Amino acid sequence: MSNSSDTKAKLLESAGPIFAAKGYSKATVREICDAAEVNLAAVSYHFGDKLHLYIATVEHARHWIHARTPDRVVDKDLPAESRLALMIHTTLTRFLGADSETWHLKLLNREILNPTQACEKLIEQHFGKRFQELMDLIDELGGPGLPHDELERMAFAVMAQCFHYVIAGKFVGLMTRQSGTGTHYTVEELTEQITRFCLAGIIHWKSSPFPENFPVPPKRETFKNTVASGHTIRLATSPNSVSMSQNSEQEI
Amino acid sequence: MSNSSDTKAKLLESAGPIFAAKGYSKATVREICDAAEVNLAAVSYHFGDKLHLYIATVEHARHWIHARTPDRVVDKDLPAESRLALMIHTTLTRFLGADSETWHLKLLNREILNPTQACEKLIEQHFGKRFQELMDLIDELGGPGLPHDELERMAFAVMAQCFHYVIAGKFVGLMTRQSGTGTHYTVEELTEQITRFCLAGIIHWKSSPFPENFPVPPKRETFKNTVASGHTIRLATSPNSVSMSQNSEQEI
DNA sequence: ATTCGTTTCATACAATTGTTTGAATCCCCT
DNA sequence: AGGGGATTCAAACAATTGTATGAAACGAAT
Repeated sequence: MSNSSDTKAKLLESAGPIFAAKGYSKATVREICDAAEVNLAAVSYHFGDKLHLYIATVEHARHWIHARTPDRVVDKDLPAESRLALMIHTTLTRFLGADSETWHLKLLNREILNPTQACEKLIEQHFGKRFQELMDLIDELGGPGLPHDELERMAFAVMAQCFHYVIAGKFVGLMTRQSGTGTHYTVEELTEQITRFCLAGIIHWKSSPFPENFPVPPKRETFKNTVASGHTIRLATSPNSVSMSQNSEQEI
Repeated sequence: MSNSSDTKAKLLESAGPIFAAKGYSKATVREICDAAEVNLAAVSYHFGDKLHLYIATVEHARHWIHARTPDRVVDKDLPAESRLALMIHTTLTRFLGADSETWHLKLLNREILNPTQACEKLIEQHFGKRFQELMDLIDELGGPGLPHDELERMAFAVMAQCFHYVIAGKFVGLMTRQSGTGTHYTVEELTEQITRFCLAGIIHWKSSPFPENFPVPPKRETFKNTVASGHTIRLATSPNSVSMSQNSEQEI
């Protein structure tokens, strides 16, 4: 039993970067075992099968990140503008900074784009709390008395801009290739850009009118089967659990 | 030769939804040929191999979308605010509306998240043009005389908010599950929200200051190997072509 | 030292997948 | 009608992958 947890740990450490780099499907048990320098059958023996090795790896990454970047306590005496900037900077740093090159963050990014059971725990334990802080901050800046749904969508507006460069990073790179502005996308420049843009948006939100004479485009034939008040987009696939079934639409 | 283009078309039509639903790797030529009711060898015969069938399928989807939703000519007499609203509404409709359920759009979404050679053509022929229109509009609203890089990043701010609900849709769904605000994410509500938020951000951009006393977080140990002026994020993996090599980090 | 449960190992198995092959079939042209 | 290139077909091949198997090695307790 002395060596048992050793190979288990070696497997977790070796599986992490491979899963992060190639995703679940394209990562093979053989290369993981080769990297860990353990026998092929070790996965079956210690984790049952490949899937449970993956779940254990995500859990392992989550623990690493939480231990490494503990939730920063923002000074309540700072002006709200600075606290927003700090929050944006922290998020950008986490997802685009040097740590983003570690497999732990890459695995997390994968989970955000393509959530599995592990992501639900992540939201409960981390994202949910920070999202609430962000909403409180927006209410303080642009409120008071903003409706909950407007608050929520404004919080997503902030997050969207931060995540965009992570999620669609390759696309952004292709778009800016010929304009030669690629060097303007540092964490610092993006922090300033997003902070100023969002501050203006939040502070002047109440006085920002929706254009009156907005010309609604003609509804096309495919729209006849939408809900009367508009087409409600489907956000989550499953009510209480994003399964990892084999007929999932996404890569897993 | 009469039936040749027939099976070719059947293959393209059948490969589309399968590639869109499962991605390149998890789609098998067998199920594509079964769906198309053609022989297994037809892929090799007509397209060479699976990869070139995929590329042809993406091209096919692009043509379908272009034919179906031609670039709307925005009335130059409309106020700029309305034109922005129109642009946002069009984008949201395309990506979240009823058409988003078609495999053509799903395949396009896949290409944005995970660009291949086909995506480069897409940018040259479509996205690049619309992005320039958006930048002109922002310059008209918030300018004149805004630097190119600020303009570009503001255009990404608009796009980021539109794409966010497509790209991280599952994540948004999980985040809003217990707050019960899921019904507030219709195309119309999002159009109004994003338009008002971005209008405020653009118009008040110049007068929106970056907080002076922004407390720079202490640099952690991993930061010692970053560039002096900050960590420039890597946006595109390859300088001139996002290859589909087997050691690509992403699914394909 | 022997024993016995635990762990590791080389190997094999079964299933899947992309691709190839060579014969059979179809269809146009003379 | 028939020759000949184009196309389709069933079958097989070769490679990969997740998992199972039974023997061997190990280690601690007796």
